[in-house]
Amino acid sequence: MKIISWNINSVRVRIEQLLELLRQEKPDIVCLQEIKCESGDFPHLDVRSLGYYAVVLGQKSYNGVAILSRDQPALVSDGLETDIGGLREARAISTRLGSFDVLNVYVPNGDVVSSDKFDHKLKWLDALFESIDSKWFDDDPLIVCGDFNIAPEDEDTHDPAQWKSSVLCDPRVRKRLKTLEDWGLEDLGRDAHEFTWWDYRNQGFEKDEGLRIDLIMATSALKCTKIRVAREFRGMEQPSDHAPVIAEFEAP
Amino acid sequence: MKIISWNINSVRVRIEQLLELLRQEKPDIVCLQEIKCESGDFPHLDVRSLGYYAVVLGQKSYNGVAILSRDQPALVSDGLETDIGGLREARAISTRLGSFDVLNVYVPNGDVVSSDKFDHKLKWLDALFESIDSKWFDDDPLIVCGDFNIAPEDEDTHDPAQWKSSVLCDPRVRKRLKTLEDWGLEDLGRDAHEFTWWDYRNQGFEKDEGLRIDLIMATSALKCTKIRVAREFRGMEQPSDHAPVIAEFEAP
DNA sequence: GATGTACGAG
DNA sequence: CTCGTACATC
Repeated sequence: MKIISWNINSVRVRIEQLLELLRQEKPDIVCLQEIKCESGDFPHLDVRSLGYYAVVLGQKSYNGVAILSRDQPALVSDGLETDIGGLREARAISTRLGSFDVLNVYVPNGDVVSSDKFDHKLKWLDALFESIDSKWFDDDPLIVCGDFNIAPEDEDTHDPAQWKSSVLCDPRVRKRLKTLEDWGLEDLGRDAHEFTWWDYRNQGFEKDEGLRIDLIMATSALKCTKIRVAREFRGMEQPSDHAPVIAEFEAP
Repeated sequence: MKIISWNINSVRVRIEQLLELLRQEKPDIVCLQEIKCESGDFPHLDVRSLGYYAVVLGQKSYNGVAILSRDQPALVSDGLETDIGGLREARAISTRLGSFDVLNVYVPNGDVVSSDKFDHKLKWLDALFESIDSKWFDDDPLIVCGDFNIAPEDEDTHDPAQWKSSVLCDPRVRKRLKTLEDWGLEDLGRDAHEFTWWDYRNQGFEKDEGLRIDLIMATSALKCTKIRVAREFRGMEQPSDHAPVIAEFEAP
């Protein structure tokens, strides 16, 4: 079973790259973040033509998440089912696919430390944990993936000193990720430390000034056999600033 | 000697198509309209890499004209050298190239008849005639080309009834074009009546609902051997709404 | 419909 | 730097 997580940064701009990813990798599941369109504008027909169903939670300008799957999905939840700090953004969606569940998240970036947006990020991560803890047991087969906007360790940045005080490396967000790990979700890319995001500015990709902030996590009921980053998608014409992360599991 | 006139509708968006045109046609001269950038933002290096010099008169958002040439050009004039109706827009540029002169124009569209913009169009055409009449004799070798925003005759529209009262077919603008012809400039495409522009809307190109508004005119000192419209550029991905017009002349 | 502007977001 | 928004021009 192959699953991909990708912050596509506008599904309408990058639909051709998405179709190429589906044709090349033939994944069973694809979790997309930042589709940046309303649910009704999702290109269902394009992905359907390659055999994929899609459950979509979109909104007008920003955010927006979707899960594509070969198997017909059962919608479990459209997000965290609650307002967080007065906002109800399209940042989480989960489905049941056969014997396991997939939760796809787009964690708020948080702008800068000690901003309202950073407070919102912390609250959102708290709500994420509460939602997971209330819906699943740690021995359930569960995959949680997406753009976490958290670099779990210093090794997940090209320059820890430069990123030290950023919202992506702040100890409070790292601690909340640790809470998910302690609960029973393993960060499957933690040892490889492969970057998944490179800033559009300053030739970030060309200089390999990247971060690992897109994660695939899973409970121990699921056995991961392989995980890698499809860097080539970051090097294409008109790329997303994120590369897809691809994990394979033993048939559950 | 081969010369091309093309309303490129943003030279930065369509730089690859321009380079393709240069490689395919190997013209001696290319007159561009609606480059839509300031002079300093013109992609000089790209055209230089294919052996072309460029004289450019640009402005911030709209308009902007340029002349590319294999031979190093002598700048004759940056436009009509005068304000017209209080405006000084980047709509005309001329150069001397060896033994003849080239004047490249982007005539105002005029919005609708009996609008301020239409008055401006008429004034601009008057100023164009005055400028030509004051600078050249009718036996000088001179090419005047560009987007005239005038369909000279009913045969130059796909549906004369539909276009009858448009600013592109108004008798007052046609009369001013006639004044240029009477002065000594021959509209070289007048007999072929090939369309050069198709609206982006309503599948204008697919239905061949076009107009001939891009003209190459020349004095009788220059002998035209061929003129055609490179329609294929209108059928490409992300096309300009205008196709290039290509004329060939006996070596002067 | 396809450009440009300016802005807010990342 | 590259998305989205909304608006103006053709």
